[in-house]
Amino acid sequence: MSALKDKILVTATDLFHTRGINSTGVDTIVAVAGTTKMTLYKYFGSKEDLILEVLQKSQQDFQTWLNDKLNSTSKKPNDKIQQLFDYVEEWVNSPAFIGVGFIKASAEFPNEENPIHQLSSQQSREFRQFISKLASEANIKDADGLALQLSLLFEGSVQAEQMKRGSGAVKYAKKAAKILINGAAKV
Amino acid sequence: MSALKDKILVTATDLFHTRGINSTGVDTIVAVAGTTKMTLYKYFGSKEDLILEVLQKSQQDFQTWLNDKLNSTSKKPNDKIQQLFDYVEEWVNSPAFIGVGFIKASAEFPNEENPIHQLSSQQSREFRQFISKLASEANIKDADGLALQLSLLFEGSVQAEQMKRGSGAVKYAKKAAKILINGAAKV
DNA sequence: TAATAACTATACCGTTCTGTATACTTTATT
DNA sequence: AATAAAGTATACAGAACGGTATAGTTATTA
Repeated sequence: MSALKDKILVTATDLFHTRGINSTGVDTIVAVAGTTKMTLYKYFGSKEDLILEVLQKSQQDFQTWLNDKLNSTSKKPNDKIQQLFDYVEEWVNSPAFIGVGFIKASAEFPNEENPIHQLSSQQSREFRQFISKLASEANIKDADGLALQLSLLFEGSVQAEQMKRGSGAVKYAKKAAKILINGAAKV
Repeated sequence: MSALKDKILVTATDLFHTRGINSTGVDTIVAVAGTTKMTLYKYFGSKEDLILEVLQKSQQDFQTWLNDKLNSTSKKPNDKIQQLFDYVEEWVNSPAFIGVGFIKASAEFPNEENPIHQLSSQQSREFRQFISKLASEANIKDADGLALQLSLLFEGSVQAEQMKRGSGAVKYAKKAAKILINGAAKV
């Protein structure tokens, strides 16, 4: 990928999170990225395309990071699902954390027919399925149910952290997650 | 309150939720409400003022509804906290449900110095304190901790419902809430 | 060195945005 | 009936929006 395209993507990601998507104009993006609109529109056909790519890349980066972390410590399914929120906490509390794209995007684009909303919805679903797979491999009976509950804790704590940085919400989400995981029936 | 002012408030509330706050112009609001900008700016000094009043009223309406429900069935603190998510479910699944103002607003106005963000943050905190009071009255030891966990489930399920209507997330939030409440240590 | 691609600079188009100014009409009160 | 208040109609100012057209400049590659 072109270095400039990447710079635009990174800049847009940051601005979207700190100022909001609709509140960030393309003029601002190119000014901060140190380029021009012509270049932006060469790589991204429209602002909507740029938003979609930002969402894709953000979620992909997070998923890759999380997967690497989960595989780095243990290969045992039981350990993995137990450690899920440990890594979520590490991620949320890292200085680089700026939020979750699909949560913000779905709020700014509530119309279910909007492509941005649809992508957000899909990413939320995929993340839930990822957790469900972890639960399933750990022989948990209602894997989908537990995954949904854990995803609620996840989205809730990201939301809380967005509302007030340093809220410490993830710490309590982690405790709740452990209780729910340990209380879940096994196959 | 003037009937027209109320009409504008109700219309704005609906449009903000279905189309987003930043994406809804004052021209659209007055057109749908059947009035003019002159009247809108007579009752609300600015769009920001209108947004703030919409948020205030929405949260107040919900809190009043919830409080009435909780007091209607039982006065016992143990029953109240157990029934909390029953009523949340009833509310979320009612056709009139359009989301939670402070969740959307905090996403659209991420800057912590923005008055709209600050009000959102305050409302989220007040709702958490409301749950904490319920927990405290039910003699739960770490009332604040449980309240935070329940609020995560609440915000998470509203978020999920926003992402996809009819997701059934609240049903699982309710189950998780019961587990967390019953597992909480008493004083 | 010549050609090609990548990028910049800048001006602009049409639209939409919040907010206001002016003049007119309806409704309520005394 | 007279007066004041409430509301309508409409036009517009000034800025910001997404997106494009044109021309010039730098860098890469054959």
